Amino acid sequence: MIKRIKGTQDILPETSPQWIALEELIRKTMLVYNFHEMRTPIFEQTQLFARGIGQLTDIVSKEMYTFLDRGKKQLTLKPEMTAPIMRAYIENKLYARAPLNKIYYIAPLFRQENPQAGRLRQFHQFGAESLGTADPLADVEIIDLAMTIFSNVGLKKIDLRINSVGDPKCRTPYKETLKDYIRPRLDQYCEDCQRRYEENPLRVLDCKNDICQQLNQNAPKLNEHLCQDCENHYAKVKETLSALGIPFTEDPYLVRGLDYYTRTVFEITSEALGAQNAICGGGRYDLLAKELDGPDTPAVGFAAGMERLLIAMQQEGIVLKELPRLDVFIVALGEQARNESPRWLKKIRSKGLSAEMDYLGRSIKAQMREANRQKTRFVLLLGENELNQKQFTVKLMDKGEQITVPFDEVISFLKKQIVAD
RNA sequence: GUGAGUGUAGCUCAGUUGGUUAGAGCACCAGAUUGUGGCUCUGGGGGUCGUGGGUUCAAAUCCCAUCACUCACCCCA
Repeated sequence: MIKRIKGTQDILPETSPQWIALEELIRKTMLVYNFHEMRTPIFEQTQLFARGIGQLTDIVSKEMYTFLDRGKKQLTLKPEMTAPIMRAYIENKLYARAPLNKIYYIAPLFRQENPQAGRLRQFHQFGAESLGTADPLADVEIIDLAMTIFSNVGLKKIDLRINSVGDPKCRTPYKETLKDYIRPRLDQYCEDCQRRYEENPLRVLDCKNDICQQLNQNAPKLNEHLCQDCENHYAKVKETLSALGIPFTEDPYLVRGLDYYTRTVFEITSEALGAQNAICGGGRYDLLAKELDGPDTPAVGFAAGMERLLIAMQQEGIVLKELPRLDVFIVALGEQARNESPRWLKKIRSKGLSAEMDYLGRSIKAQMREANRQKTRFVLLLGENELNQKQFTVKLMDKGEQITVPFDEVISFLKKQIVAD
């Protein structure tokens, strides 16, 4: 048997309505905030991610699905959406059409990690990006948008954590200060932290290891070493969040994995999830546009995981949409009635009502069972008597009642009944 | 890449110290009701016990290997 690829999922008809409803809710909220959709190709030149996300990140160094096409071009299935959005923004010169572009997306992404709860190799993210503004109010709008979507969905058990990672001007000297602090006791830190010390010293700060946390007690904090501009920016973000009544906690150890982040970073977690409890992450990335050979463009955005969101929703018992009911099932008895059925199906369907018949040659009893299984509202019974008298026997499945309706009145009867529901 | 756990019917799971034809619930099909669903009752179909090897008179059960899945580390949505 050929099986699906590890870390991928089939979304079956029974769960698809939940996806559709969630996507509709996202699109609706995005439009209310005046963000507009962008779709980009599923694959890109590998170079885009290598330069945009950073060579040293886990994503680029070991998680990308990269391959050569027939022309020996190196391609990669996109592992995140910010770099492709920025590439499209630059390539299509959107900056020349409007000073500020507010973009959203819903897209499948690919990372070759070992799967676990809330982590897949093909997964879906939705997100938003404000391209062209350095205003801290834009940071807040992005955070507010993300929180509003989760709130519209009905999620309750979520937490917002924020921090500022500064910019190169203050971050670079801070890294040295931090390394100066760690260096004398480096050998006491865990193996991972000893590696992090070289690759990304900021990561040492959010290590979960108890010993490392002890050692970090008196470590210098980045938000105490911000330059004046970054400090002002961060203060404005916090002040505005408070003004909007958005609850948040400051987490001086919050670090983002991707190189392009500057200043504001944030993460939204759900307690309803397992170890992978982040449903949303984002922040400001003022350096990315230039890194990708575009004009200097300040930007801020977020990305949220659809699967994780759906797990959290399920844990909180949130159901956005049930399987739609079937309006009409035609139960046909005998050859002639069977042959008449497709015409009636077409007529009913043309009025926008969902309709079905039996294609398995089943008995009336089995056909009724099938209609019941599909939670049908109305069964149209068509047998010899009905054909002779030019009328349907209509069974109202919810009430269990049965009435006869002449052929030429049946459409208006059904429409009236279904509107009445 | 590393570690742990789990693989028995479509699904959820029983299966006693190895011992006859491997079970239950749900689902599916049929009958009770020869033109009628849901409830009830009766019956039915469906399993190379993940796979390969070994121990044994005898293996779902014990041993080894292998594969798959799950969770966790790392990292992240």
